[in-house]
Amino acid sequence: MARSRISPVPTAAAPGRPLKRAFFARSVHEVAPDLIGATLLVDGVGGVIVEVEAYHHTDPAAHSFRGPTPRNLVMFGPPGYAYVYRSYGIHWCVNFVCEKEGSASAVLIRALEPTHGIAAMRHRRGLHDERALCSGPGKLTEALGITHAHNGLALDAPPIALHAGKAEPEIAAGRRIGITKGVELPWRYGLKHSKFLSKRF
DNA sequence: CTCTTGATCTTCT
DNA sequence: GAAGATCAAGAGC
Repeated sequence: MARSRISPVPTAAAPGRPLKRAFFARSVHEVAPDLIGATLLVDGVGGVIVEVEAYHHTDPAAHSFRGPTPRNLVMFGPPGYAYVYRSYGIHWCVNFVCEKEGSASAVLIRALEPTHGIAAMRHRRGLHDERALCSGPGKLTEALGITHAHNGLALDAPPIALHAGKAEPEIAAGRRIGITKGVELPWRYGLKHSKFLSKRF
């Protein structure tokens, strides 16, 4: 009942090959767009990644810009791990660490198209509308049950599962959202016509 | 549709 | 003390 119209072409393809940790051992600016269309599951609940942002320690908007702190320590470690931080004292946000140890680069996961465990996500979010379940970095962590307990976990081992998308998605790029430094850098990537973005491109 | 505000953790000044 | 990689609810147009 939430949606009166549904696209005749489902964007949620069946999960492909598992992404190994080596997938993340390259430039964050290559990994970020390549993650669009991949499926992220936590304990079997999740969906297709439709929006991300890239951050690097040379970028004034990045948490790692001013060096390591207790919060951002995972960003300075090896690639292929989850960096989870508290946002505005209320929400959790999840990143995938990239490149190499010490490079302190990561991809912020900003939105998913829900495909697995939608009933569980609706319960956790207290919402019915699928479009609102995972359309923001704080929303999707609540829907998937991601908290500080997931900080530092490997991305290729339970409870986390990542699978490549099937086809080449149509990628859009633009300015990142909610930052005040490095605003001109076009390091937000998304599935161009998805209805599950935090904001349209 | 846009704009404003409160919630309240981590880091920085 | 202030700002921040956010969200939801309420007021106003």
